[in-house]
Amino acid sequence: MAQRLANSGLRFTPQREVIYDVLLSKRDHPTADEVYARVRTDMPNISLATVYNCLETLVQCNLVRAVNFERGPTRYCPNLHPHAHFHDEQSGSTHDIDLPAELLEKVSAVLPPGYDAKSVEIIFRGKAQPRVDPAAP
Amino acid sequence: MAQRLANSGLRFTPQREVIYDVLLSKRDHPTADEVYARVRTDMPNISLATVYNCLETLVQCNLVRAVNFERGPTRYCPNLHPHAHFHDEQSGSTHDIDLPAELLEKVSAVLPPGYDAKSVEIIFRGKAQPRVDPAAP
DNA sequence: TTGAAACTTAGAACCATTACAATTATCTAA
DNA sequence: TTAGATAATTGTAATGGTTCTAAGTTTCAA
Repeated sequence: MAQRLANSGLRFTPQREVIYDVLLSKRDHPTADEVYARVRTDMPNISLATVYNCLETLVQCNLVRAVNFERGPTRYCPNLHPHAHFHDEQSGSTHDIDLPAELLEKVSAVLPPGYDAKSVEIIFRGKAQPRVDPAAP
Repeated sequence: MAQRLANSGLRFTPQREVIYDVLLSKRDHPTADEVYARVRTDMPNISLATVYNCLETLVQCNLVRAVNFERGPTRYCPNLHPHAHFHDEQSGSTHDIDLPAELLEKVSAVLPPGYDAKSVEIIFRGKAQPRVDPAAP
C-alpha cells in the first residue's frame, strides 16, 4: 500500500491505512458513510471529508475500485434494443453500443446458480475518436 | 405510446407525449435537466418536477431506459481482479461476480473502431437466492 | 530547522432528485 | 353531460450524497 501511494507521489497516512483496512476486512461494498462509521471505532475524530478524500485517493492509485462511479445525473435513452453504453470522458457524451444477443447470453451465463438477474448494464468508459464522415467535403 | 401507458393503467398526457418526443428526436442521452430545457421550447410552463415524474413513468412502462439508474451512494471494493457486480434489489447488497478474462475480451470486442475503452463496468440487477451453507447445522 | 507541499478537518455549499400539498386534468358511469 | 373519483401536474421545500473552502496540521527534503 505504501508502495502504491509512493508511486503516485502520495503519502502513507494513518487515515488512509485505517480506511483501507476497513475495506479489506469486510468486503461488502460499503458506502462512504458506512466506511466512515466503521473507521470511527478506531479513529473517532476522523472527518467525513477525509473519508471521501482517502477513498478517492485509494481509487486513484488503484488499490480500490469504485462501483457506480458515474457521479453525474441520470441519462435517458429511448433505444430499447439490448445495447451497452460508451461514456466518452473527454466530451462527456454517451453513445449506444450494439450488443449481439449471443454475447449478452454469454455474459449472463457467468452468474452462479441462485442469482436471477432482471437486467444487465454494461458501461464502457474511455476516449472515442470522432469518426470522420467519409461523405464530408 | 398511448397503448403502452394504458397497459399500465397510466394516462396519455401532453407532457408525457412532448417529453417522449424530445427523447426520440435527439438521441443523445440527455439528463433530466436537458430534457427540461428542450421541452420548454414547446411547453414553457412545464415544471421540472413533471419532467422527472414523466421520465420515471416512461421508464416504468418500458418506453425509455435510464442509464446510470443506480441512485444510491457509490460503493467501494478492494477486489482488483476483473469482476462484475450483482446488485440484489431486495436486500440492497452487492456481490462480486467473477469474470473470465476471455469473456471480458469478447465484451470489449464489440466496440467499433475508434472507441478506446479504459474500463468496463458490468452490473447485474435482480434477486439473489441466499445460498444455504451445506456445512451449517 | 525551515520552508514547501501534502494532508486533514469542520462546516458551508452544491446539485440532482424526491416529497409534499394544492390545484388541475382526465376518465367512468350514471 | 355531469359528478365524482382518480390520476397527473405544479411550485416549493426538503433531502442526501458529495464537493468545496479555508484554516490548521503533518510530513518531507534540503
